[in-house]
Amino acid sequence: MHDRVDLVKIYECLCDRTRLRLLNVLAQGPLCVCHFQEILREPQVKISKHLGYLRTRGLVAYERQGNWMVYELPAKPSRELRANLACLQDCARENPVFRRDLARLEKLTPKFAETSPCGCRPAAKTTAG
Amino acid sequence: MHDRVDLVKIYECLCDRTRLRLLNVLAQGPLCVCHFQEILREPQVKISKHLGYLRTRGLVAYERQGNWMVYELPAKPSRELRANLACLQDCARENPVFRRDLARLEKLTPKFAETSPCGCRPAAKTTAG
DNA sequence: GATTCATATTCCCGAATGGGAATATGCATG
DNA sequence: CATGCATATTCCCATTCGGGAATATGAATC
Repeated sequence: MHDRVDLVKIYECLCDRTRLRLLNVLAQGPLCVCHFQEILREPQVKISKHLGYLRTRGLVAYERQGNWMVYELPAKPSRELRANLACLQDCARENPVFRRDLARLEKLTPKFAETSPCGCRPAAKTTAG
Repeated sequence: MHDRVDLVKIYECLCDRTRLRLLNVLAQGPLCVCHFQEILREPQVKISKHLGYLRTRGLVAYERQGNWMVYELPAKPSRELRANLACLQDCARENPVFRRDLARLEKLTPKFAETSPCGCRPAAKTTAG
């Protein structure tokens, strides 16, 4: 089925600051690359590479929507992954960097709803009135 | 106080199989290097180096007892460390490698009590009758 | 103070990592 | 099919990593 992700692989994915930030933001819902760029304020290569890293190790799923690549957490994460993502969530709650990212996400969500036809944010359900 | 260990550092410590095994065993109580060697069945350099890695990053404490170096989990771990060690414990419960290590620990504990004067296992309280 | 035991450190190696510049891919639209 | 946009990949580089052989340290004991 969904490839077995063992513990060490999970921790390898978690031991980079950028990847932690990506996962933290992803916990709020699917998002596409350009939005990550805006939220983390990191260059495209960096975002894309780290998402690739997570992708090849099964920590994120992705789906193409036209030009956009929409990333999301796996639908059926392993027990280990679920536990560790929950733990990360817990730890991130008090961390200024993670909180800032989430604040930016919140702030940018309406803008994303307008500019991106990919519907990668739930709020993007506005039928472009 | 106890140096601030940030999340990434913790995950860097957790992303190696040997170090995970060390921490898993350590969760049962303090232990010295030679015992780790027997339990993990890995060469001395490997054990010592990985313990050093954990030590310099504040994930384990240690105390010299004669010739023996007794390692243990930090007395006052940070919130993040506590959360992640708990998560590791949870994940390790179903993992054959970790279980095997704990089984060996259990089995070897009486022997340790005889052979090591370092008292690094609680069971070593035998007053050498 | 020489020896022994437990442990740590130093070299050396091949492999992986993270980062950025440049380039390639793939979809959409004119 | 040329162009533009969003994203991925390829090189290249400096750094770190994990492993093992050999050596060093430091405490205990003779």
